[in-house]
Amino acid sequence: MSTPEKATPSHFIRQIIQKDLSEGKNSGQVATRFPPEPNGYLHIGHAKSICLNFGLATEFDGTCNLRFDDTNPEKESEEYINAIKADVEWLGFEWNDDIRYASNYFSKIHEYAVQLIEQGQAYVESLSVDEIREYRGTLTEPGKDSPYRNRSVEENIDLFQRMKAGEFDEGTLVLRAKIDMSSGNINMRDPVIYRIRKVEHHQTGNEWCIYPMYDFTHCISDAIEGITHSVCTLEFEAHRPLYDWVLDSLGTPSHPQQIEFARLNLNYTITSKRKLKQLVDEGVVSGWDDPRMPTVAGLRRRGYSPGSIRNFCEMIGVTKSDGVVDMGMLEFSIRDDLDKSAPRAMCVLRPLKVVIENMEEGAKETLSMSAHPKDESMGSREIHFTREIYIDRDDFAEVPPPKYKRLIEGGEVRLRGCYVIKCQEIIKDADGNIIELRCTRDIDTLGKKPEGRKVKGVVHWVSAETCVDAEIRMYDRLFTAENPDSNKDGRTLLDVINPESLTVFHNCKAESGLVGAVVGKPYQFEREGYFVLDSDAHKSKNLVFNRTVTLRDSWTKIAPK
RNA sequence: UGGGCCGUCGCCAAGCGGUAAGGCACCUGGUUUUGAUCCAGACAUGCGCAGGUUCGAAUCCUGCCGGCCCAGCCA
Repeated sequence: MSTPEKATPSHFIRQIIQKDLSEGKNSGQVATRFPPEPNGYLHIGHAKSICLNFGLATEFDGTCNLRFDDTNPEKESEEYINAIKADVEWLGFEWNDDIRYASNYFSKIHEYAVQLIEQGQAYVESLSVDEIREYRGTLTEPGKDSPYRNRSVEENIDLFQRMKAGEFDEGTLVLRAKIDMSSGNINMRDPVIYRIRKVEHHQTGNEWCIYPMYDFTHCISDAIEGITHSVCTLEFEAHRPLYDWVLDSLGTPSHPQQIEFARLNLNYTITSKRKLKQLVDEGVVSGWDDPRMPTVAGLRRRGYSPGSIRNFCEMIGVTKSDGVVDMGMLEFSIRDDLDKSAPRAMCVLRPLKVVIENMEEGAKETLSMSAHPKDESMGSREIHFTREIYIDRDDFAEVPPPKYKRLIEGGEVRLRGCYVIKCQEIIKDADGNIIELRCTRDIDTLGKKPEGRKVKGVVHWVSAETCVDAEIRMYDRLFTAENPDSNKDGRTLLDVINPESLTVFHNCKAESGLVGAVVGKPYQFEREGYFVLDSDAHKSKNLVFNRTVTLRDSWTKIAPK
């Protein structure tokens, strides 16, 4: 089963599971879960967690549940639930049985709360929010007991029952676990486990007006589902003692093991649902699926493949050390995938007309080009060569910089998949702008090298007669700062938005075969990058492509400015 | 200054007492009708620092230093 030479080193969570399995824990079962709160769209950081949890389940022949952690109804919605489901499926994962909701367990969780009260381990608090905070103490000073901490079990049961019945206003009472107000771990200083919220819940409607808090809900939900390994991010590490306290106190039939790993940080972007939502709400981007967003929906629209994201998540590893992954790794991953999978096509972004003088007016040659230079199974396509064609303005220079190997006056260049042409004359308008090139073709260079000379440059081109118009959206990083999140110098997120994160090219000329482009199917536009038809392209008469990522480019690095 | 966690190449990351994997980036060559891909090579005498244990330490011990998380009726 294992490949000795190339075995990818195991990360620490895999090692824990392997050890558990070898010791016969959990009856040899592995059950994980991915537990998003439906209060926003999933982002690349969630993708890491999804790949980890579902991947572990697959690897160890176990199961992974998709469970919505929906205990805070005022921030959650059905829209987010649907988006999250779609994203998980698109990434290529299948959840075990039906989707779960923490809200499915509200009755059971409530019973457990009553049990805790009966055991004298929970009490109804009458202190105000501010008072609770004061009593909690600080990082360095212990807290002090609430005057209500020793209410009788009977009184607590009565009060909690009346909270549930809606007799009290929001904010007046809460249920607290009775643990230790002097604990060095602030999470153990009698944490609130139930609060009153008189709002409708997207799943349970108006059935409840009290809702359990995360710390009380999550561990119980895990236990109910028989989760064996409850994998979460580092910020929950200090909550683990509480997770264990709740389950131990309740004596739940199963007691999952919480394991924390470092969440993903990517430079030049943010992975915070709250801040992503801010960009959407303030109109900085067009929506959660704006191709500049690091959301799964945004990446999908941008042209990223599920496989490239999965591969990226494999590449970055799983550890407990906080790091910042270079965006270049994500870009490598998508280029690596698309180089193999994307058929090639030609599209001229900044058209410059070229007239082939030694070709007859109205003549049209049909040429066949392979869809992929190395993969013949991808077949071929037809392109047309006509007297008038377009090349990119950047592929001609009146005054060429050193090392330039594209077209210059009196020079030759290879038209990709076509003839070698020579530039005979530059035509300019009254203002001195180059508007046309007059060239001649060498008829003896189709599919063969020219005689007695070397032609170094190859440029892409398109027939002016048969090409189709296209709009191309060129995306760049959304932020100019490596760490947009850091508020140093009073700088905010909005201060570091990249003004050039979206540049639209309106007059692009694409080879005719591209009219058949469909949403989600990637292309490599030769010498430019990878592109995909935008999902709202149908709103436009022309083709609309998003640039997923550029090709690796060693020219702009050495090109003089 | 309380509690928890983390420091191995520019970035990610193996390593689990026997003498520093791999990937990304960068650099050098080669192939190439994409300045792409591909191929070959180069890239930490060193593992936050300082001591100690040991024949032997990135791995064990001690002490420092640096970073992250926790004081929501958010998750």
